[in-house]
Amino acid sequence: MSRDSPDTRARILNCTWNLLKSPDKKLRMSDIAKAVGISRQALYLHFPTRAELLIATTRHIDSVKDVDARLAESRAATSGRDRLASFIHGWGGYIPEIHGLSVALRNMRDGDAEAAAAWDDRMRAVRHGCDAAVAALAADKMLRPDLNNEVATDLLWTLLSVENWERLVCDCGWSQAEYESQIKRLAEATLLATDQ
Amino acid sequence: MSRDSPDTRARILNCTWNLLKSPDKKLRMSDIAKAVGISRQALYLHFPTRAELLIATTRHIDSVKDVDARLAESRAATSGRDRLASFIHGWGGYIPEIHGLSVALRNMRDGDAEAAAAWDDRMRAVRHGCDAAVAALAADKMLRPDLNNEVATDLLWTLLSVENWERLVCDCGWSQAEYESQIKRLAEATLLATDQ
DNA sequence: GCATTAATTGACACGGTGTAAAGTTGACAC
DNA sequence: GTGTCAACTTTACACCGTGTCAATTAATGC
Repeated sequence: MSRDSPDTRARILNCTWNLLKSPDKKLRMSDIAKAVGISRQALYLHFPTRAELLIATTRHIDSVKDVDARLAESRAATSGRDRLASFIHGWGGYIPEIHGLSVALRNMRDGDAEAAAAWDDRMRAVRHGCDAAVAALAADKMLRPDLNNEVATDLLWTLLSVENWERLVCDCGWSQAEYESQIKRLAEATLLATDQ
Repeated sequence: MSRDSPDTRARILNCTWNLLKSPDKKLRMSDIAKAVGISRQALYLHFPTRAELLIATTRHIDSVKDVDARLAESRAATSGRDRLASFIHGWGGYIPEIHGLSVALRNMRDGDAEAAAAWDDRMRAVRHGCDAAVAALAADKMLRPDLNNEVATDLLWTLLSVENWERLVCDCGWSQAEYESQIKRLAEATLLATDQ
């Protein structure tokens, strides 16, 4: 499709992504249009609403940054403990990429149910990753005996929230490496049986 | 001041609080006015902006629910460990009260710098509480040796965020008791030296 | 030459915040 | 009584950002 066409759609997605990664506070449709070099109305020729544009941008980032590859790495781990560490590294390292988007989508939760649902959906995918990591721990008999899989997944999912990353990295000024190592330690202290 | 006047200001604050505690999604000035039984414009006779009304509501809740008393309880604890537990219980039990407000203020972060600053200010107060609890642990030589006070405070503050409470209680369906006990366990596993 | 497609311009409706002005009501003073 | 002050009302409007619509232009393919 779109042989020689400049593929405006892709340009829009890339510009949106760029604008989102510089923490520029608010991002209006007109800001995006200006950055792309088209009229605000032309945006609506490609995306029906602002929410859909943002959601499409998340999918675009996913495909460019290849989340699946990151996930695959953690699935390849042999022990449950390695898998947990690998998952934390994979997802934790992905958060900075989608942080701007996370903020934008969260800010329109109230007022756009569709945007909220889309974001929740993505977070549910993360939760599935947490669930798999917890299951791997349980299979290795490494899960604390007083935690069932559900509760353990809830805890890991909470620990790995974008919001916690924002607090530690953006608000507290931690480096990404500090974030990952502390969260890993915290997750292990939280989930692993104490007999090591 | 306002001798026999029906103290509309207080009624506004109470109604706002009520509307906010029922998780009714969006809350417009007209909704509040209707609930109070006055015109939307009368709201502006008492509060210059929506942001200021919400901020005044937080202060109002603080004074009604007497946060200081809760804090005092944790300050009275003898050991650092007790102080930590008491602080978690005090603040964690307060979160449900201010949860609605938290959502409302967060949703206007982007677009109203004043509202954002006001909320950050309140969260910094919580951080001071975390700092004090961490200092008490350090005084008792109970703090993990590989954590300095700053990092430990960052971690505790993050753990005790309203967002984490929302995830576990609202999204995952935990009871308040489950939340408090798990967070307490997590905080101890995170901060306490391993020699018990 | 003609149709299609992408983009343009300009106008407008809607919802929510905030402002402004003129009118109502009731309590108090004296 | 008359006057005045304050709280509140009604009506109207400006501003902003989203989303819609219609008419137009420019480039491409056949």
